[in-house]
Amino acid sequence: MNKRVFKKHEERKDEIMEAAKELFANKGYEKTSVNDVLKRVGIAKGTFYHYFRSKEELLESMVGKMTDLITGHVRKSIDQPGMNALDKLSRLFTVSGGAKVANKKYLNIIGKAIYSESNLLLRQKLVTRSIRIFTPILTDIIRQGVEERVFDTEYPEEAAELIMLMARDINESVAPYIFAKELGKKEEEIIERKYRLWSDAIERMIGAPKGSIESTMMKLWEEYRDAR
Amino acid sequence: MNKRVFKKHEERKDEIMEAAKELFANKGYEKTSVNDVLKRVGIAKGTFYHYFRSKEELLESMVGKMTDLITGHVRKSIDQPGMNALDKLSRLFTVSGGAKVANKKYLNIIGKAIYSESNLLLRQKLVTRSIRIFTPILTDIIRQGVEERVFDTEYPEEAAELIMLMARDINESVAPYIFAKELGKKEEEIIERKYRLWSDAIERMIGAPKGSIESTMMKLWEEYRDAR
DNA sequence: CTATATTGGACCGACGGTCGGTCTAGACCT
DNA sequence: AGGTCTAGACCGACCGTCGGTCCAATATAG
Repeated sequence: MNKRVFKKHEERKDEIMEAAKELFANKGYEKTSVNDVLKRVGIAKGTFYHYFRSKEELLESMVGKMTDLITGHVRKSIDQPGMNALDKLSRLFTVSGGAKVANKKYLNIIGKAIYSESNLLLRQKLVTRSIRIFTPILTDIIRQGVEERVFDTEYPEEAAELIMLMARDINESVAPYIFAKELGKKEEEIIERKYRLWSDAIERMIGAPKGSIESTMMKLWEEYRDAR
Repeated sequence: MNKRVFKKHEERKDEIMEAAKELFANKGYEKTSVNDVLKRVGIAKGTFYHYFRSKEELLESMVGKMTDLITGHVRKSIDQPGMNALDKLSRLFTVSGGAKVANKKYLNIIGKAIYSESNLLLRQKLVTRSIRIFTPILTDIIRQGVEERVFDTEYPEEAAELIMLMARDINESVAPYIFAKELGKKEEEIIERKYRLWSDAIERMIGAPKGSIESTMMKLWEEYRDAR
């Protein structure tokens, strides 16, 4: 039928993942069939299964690539000697949150996709992996903070895990309002109240100075709001 | 082929849901086919789709039934005039947690099922629904507590939501240890530390007296641990 | 030219769901 | 009481789609 087009291994693989990302974002993982992906890329079944053992492995690879990208940015911006714990914490939130804002045009699509009902698996894999990667980083930051006497907690490890889980919570809680069609004064107030309460809870949990986290979070939120 | 057996509408429907519950618990929702359910109940395809519009509607009904049961218990044990906010809060945790301990023999199966990878959808639907139901109840309790000057927060509504979400977190965080084959001293310590930190975080969030929630949680945990 | 990596698409069983039709309990007649 | 009628419980062949397998055909490297 069609002329065959040969590509280098990694190139093809990336091409498939890229196509899948867009399809998953638009239709959701479960509702996107392997055939949809084939059609989009312009390849046959055999080709797909030459690169991925299953549909789920494709998802896994995609998620891995996405999280690796974010992690890289975060690590780079934090691994600087002489940086204090509070700054690092601020950077952690800013960069991991900012990775979204970076490709702003995709944010809405991806956001809607991730927080839509039809993408449970994708969201779960993304979140689980992020938490697994970020928890040890956050643990180190908290430990450093305790040494610097700016944080005060007995269990940095557990606190870090709980904070990461709560980060997911606040995102999920705020997502419906952020991705709503209209973002009016009323919605903004709700969002701000939630961020404030959440920041406060975390400050208390690790014994951070009052307002230290809140100020970062509010700045991030305002930045995002104005970019809309 | 088979003799026809006639049943009353609700009876048959319950029968199907009961069979599905066990199958979902053992194999997971996605891996249980409609045909599996049919075989178990001893009915034909058409009969199933006479009662449920889809496989997912079956899941929805099941989840609805389960949550309604728990909600009933909670409501009954809390809706008593003259009960103070702290007692109500304690009851809320005890009863909603105790609903599991009640049918102890199912707990392990259901627990493993809910917290297994293969039951994302079931877990999500169960959790989402529980949160939606319990949040307003918890909001009222917090409001009452603020009036009684035993709690101190400006945003009872948001605090309630965050607490419910955090309840899910602590459950998920602790589940792998609780449902582990062996529950040694080391695991117990981890679990206790998590519960303690979590209780503490919530106490601080709603300005509850130190230790007020922790004591309830620890009692619940010990009760469960000894029942194993 | 040979060996290997890559590609194409026919093919498969299992899945969720549809459909036209059968059978019977119980309400309603006479 | 016995006869008739009908709502709705019940059946299973059938459908399109899915993820996944298989192997022949082809391009490229050496």
